Amino acid sequence: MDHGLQHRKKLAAMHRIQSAALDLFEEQGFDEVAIEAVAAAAEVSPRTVYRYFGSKEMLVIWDDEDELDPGALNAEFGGDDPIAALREALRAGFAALGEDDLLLIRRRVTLIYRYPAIEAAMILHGYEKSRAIAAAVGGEDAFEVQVFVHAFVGGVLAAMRDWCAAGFSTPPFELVDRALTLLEHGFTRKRATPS
Amino acid sequence: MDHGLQHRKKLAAMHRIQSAALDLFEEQGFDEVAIEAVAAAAEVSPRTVYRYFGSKEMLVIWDDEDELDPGALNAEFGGDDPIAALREALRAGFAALGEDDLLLIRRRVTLIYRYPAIEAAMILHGYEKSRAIAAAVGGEDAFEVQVFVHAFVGGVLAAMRDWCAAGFSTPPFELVDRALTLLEHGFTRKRATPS
DNA sequence: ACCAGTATAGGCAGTCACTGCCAAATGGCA
DNA sequence: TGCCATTTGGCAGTGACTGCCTATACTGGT
Repeated sequence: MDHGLQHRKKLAAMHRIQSAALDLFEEQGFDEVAIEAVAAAAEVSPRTVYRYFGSKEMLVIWDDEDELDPGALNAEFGGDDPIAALREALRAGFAALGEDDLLLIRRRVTLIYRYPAIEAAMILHGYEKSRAIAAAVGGEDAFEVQVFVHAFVGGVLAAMRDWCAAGFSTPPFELVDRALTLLEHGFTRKRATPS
Repeated sequence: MDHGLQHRKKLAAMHRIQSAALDLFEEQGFDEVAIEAVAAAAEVSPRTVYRYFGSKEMLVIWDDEDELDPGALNAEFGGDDPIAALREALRAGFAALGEDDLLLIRRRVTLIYRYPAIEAAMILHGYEKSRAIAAAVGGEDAFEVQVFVHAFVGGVLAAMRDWCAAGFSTPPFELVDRALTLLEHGFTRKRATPS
């Protein structure tokens, strides 16, 4: 959006702050680290940390890549098969991640599932974003769309939890894809065709 | 579980505290009411409020009916068609609610969706309970079960949100049932058969 | 009814997340 | 370089939440 010098400095500071925060949280635990310590480690004032992130949990949750744009969303998911579009968007999104990005995400996910307070904030964040997507896409059948996006967020959360619990051994897109397929086809057939 | 005098007094106090809290939150707003005010209105000490409820959000979320018992759950949902069992349990649960219970639930739901902080705590609570259920039921196909319960919580949340947004005009079981049916049969067919 | 022993409530003091408010500094621009 | 808009930092305050200790109320046996 904005590419002025101020904005770039702000983003750099946010990355520095987040990095310092993750280091400290991993070392000493989320509850044991005060914002003041994070601010000191990142060489900014505590007040600035709050201005940038708004809450302690956001230090872990924040991701600079997920700014969304309702117009583009409607173009992307407004077609005949929005689930296929969603799957494709997810595949592209995961494929675009470099090794560094993935490493950072793993650190964040680990912390998110270690501390329920962070998880709660994360879930709410996910729901708010998906409701925005649903509002941009959904027309008549609002109820179905709402149920789907909430269920999808739940599914992604379950997939992420599984990914983390299994030591990040499975490629993450594969898990999300399996979850999405379950939502797509329903949960009935599962019992009829055991492995 | 325990039916001693202490336990009954504690439950009575919890109901009194929750009732006072809902009154105050509705009148003045969740953020504007301090725990101290709730404690004063319910004639207990603030320390006791924390001991009973653990957090301010729990004053709204808490429901005395949802104590769960892993053994019974396994017996109930361990059969061939756990989704049908779940639907039947939901139907029975909603049918068992009296007019008073329903009124209380409406007040709580209204507050939950008015204040994101409460919603976040509620969602997390729902996930934790459903993971407990899933652990009690699920065997081999843990991933599918986990995805289902998370999606189901999301679906119920969407249904509750819809219920609240529509002024509680639809019977709640009907909405939950529709959400469950969507999960059961999948979201593909929706686009193929417009209303 | 009484008297241990035990569980529970209340009070106190402290920590820390988070928020306005105002002054200082810093980038944007003529 | 000098002016203006935005941003940062410090300060003080509020309130959620937590140990710790004492007082009180319940419980089970006599």
